Amino acid sequence: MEKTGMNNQESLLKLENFLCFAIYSTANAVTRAYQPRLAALGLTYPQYLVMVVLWEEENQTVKAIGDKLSLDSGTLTPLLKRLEAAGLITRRRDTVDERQVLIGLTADGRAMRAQAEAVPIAMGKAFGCTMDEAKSLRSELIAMRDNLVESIDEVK
Amino acid sequence: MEKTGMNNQESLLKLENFLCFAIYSTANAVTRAYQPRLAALGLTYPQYLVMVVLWEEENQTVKAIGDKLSLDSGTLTPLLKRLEAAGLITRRRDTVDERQVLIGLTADGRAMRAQAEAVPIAMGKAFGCTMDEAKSLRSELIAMRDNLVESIDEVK
DNA sequence: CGCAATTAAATTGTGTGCAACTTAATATGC
DNA sequence: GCATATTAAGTTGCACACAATTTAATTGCG
Repeated sequence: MEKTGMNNQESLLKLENFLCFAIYSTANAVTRAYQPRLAALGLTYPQYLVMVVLWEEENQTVKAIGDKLSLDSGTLTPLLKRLEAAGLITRRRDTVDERQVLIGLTADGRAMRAQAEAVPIAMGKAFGCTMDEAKSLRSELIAMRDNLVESIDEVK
Repeated sequence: MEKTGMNNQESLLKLENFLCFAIYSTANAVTRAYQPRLAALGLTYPQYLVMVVLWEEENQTVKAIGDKLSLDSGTLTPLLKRLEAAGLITRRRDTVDERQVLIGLTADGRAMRAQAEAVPIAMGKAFGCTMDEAKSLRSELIAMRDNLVESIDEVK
């Protein structure tokens, strides 16, 4: 006689076996952990990432920022408007290619960088792992992310 | 003469060195990758997680579901109302402790489990890693998540 | 017992993410 | 050269996340 097939021990449908859930819940925890450390700067975590991208290189297009962060204009446009309203960035149309909007830093935005240096240091302790562990985990995650992104194109 | 201190090569403020960003962007990719595979079920990724929790055990409180998924009532209440509107779950006050709301499955919600079995199989391929890699990555992430959660309490 | 503290959900408000679509500008092929 | 395709931002609508607050019920403690 066959078993029902339901509630069998080896089921793939168990939350504790889900790699996806480990990623999902860790990402939520990352955002929550950054929040009190970013409060002094008045930034949200995604806003902080945009600022990091701009501290590396000023005057990038929305598209370029989106490629680096894997975010589209639907997410970035309102976020950038908030950073502009906060007086941290500038937005101006590219005169050569008027489809593009160039994002620059204000003096305040540039000055914030010094304060922001403390954030990764504080967060490094919070993660509670060695530099080497962080490095290998990062590269494993990125490889997996690229696999996932590739698989999306295949399904569609 | 001292250098400006800006743009130095060893800066901790570089996106490509961020473990947090690897987690963040992988989590976003996870949600996007699940979406086409969950479309047949009419579920979002967080809704799917709630259904997984309920397939493991029916009649759990909102609190119990929230503990398992690290989500609060602010997220769960509207999500559960949508699952109820979709005819997949039931919501009723606990008669013993009227503060609590017990979440159960409807026949449709229970029946969906069989279809859902295909999802982890399809996603396993999308992740593109071995079972062992997935296991070790999962435990590393969960350890890190717990470290992060602990650190939040310390900061506050 | 009686009342302050705690707990569970729900509510409110803000800020993402992202699909789908629109608008405007540039690139491309014939 | 010019119609068509492509591209970049922006817009709209929906569904999370989560902080902060509210409401109602239960616990705990003197």
